Amino acid sequence: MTTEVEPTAVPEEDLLRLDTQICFSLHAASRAFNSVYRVLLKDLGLTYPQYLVMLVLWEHGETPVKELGARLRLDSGTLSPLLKRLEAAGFVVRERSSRDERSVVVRPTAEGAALRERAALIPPRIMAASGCTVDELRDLHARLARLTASLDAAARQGAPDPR
Amino acid sequence: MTTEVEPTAVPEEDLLRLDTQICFSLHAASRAFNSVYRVLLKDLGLTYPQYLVMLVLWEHGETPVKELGARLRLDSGTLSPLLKRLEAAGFVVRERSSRDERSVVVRPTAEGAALRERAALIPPRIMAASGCTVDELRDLHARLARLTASLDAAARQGAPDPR
DNA sequence: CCCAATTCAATTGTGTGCAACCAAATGTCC
DNA sequence: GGACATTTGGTTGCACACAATTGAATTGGG
Repeated sequence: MTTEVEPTAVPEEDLLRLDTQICFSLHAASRAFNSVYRVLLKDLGLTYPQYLVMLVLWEHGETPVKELGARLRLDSGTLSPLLKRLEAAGFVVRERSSRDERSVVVRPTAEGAALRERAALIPPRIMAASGCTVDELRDLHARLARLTASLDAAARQGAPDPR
Repeated sequence: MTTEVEPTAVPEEDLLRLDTQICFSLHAASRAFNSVYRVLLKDLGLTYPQYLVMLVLWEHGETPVKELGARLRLDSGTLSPLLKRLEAAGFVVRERSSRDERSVVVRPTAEGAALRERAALIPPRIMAASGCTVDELRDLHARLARLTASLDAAARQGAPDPR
């Protein structure tokens, strides 16, 4: 039918199964992490994606929505309601930039900034829960970053999908 | 990178940053995979979680909802609407077990079973998009499985009523 | 046999994640 | 100056993911 690919000496059945398990294990690991975070972040009143936003703000200070989206790879459809919830919780404020009225700048409030100290207690627990050494995690991070870069590139190329 | 602040003992700052990047990279990789799958599965009319369900059905035939949840680590709150959509699409049928009226058995239809052949074209593309060798993926899978097991164990121990 | 605990799926509510569309502000060309 | 495309954030609709609750069916104890 379509283009014939010439993979290695691995039978297609195995490829399908291996591939399945890879993607599934990634999916599962992500949810397992999320689950552990959920418990630890509950005290702070944050979800994991909200925690990611706060990490950016703690490190860089006020940040435009555009840049938050670029750093976290999230679009406005995800960020807008998320930021509204963070603002409703009193952790951030949103203001339109005076220089460019299209841009909205997100800034941590005093309460949001204060959260940082309590959040600092979380990483050691996550490390412990992961049962990995620092080196293992560092290596895993590098692999995942490369994998994501490849997938992103493939998605950008393969997306226009001629049919 | 190269943000060496304190050459002394492993500072909490570094732990926080490393930890952040690990979890974030996992999160990002999972979404990147999902994005590639979204494009490839669009032709089949499946989402990635629906594809996971079909994989189980293709391999094991009719399966109770309970077992689907166990295999995919999803609860009824996620599976019920998902299976309803699969049924509405004509890929599966759901029937209450005659022996235990509480249990619902999910079975692929002829149309759902036929989908398997078209789905077999996907894994090679995913492999290519990942830019990884089989060995790399195998190793990654093993690491992620161990990581998930650790996280699950930690969640089960730390979750119930911390008081 | 009856009642209580348990099991199993469905439902409800909240929070992402993303595609598609929209409106306002800005930039660019004539 | 005016028509145009582009940038930027917001909104809507759909689909997970999960906690908590509900309700029906089964099981076990008396």
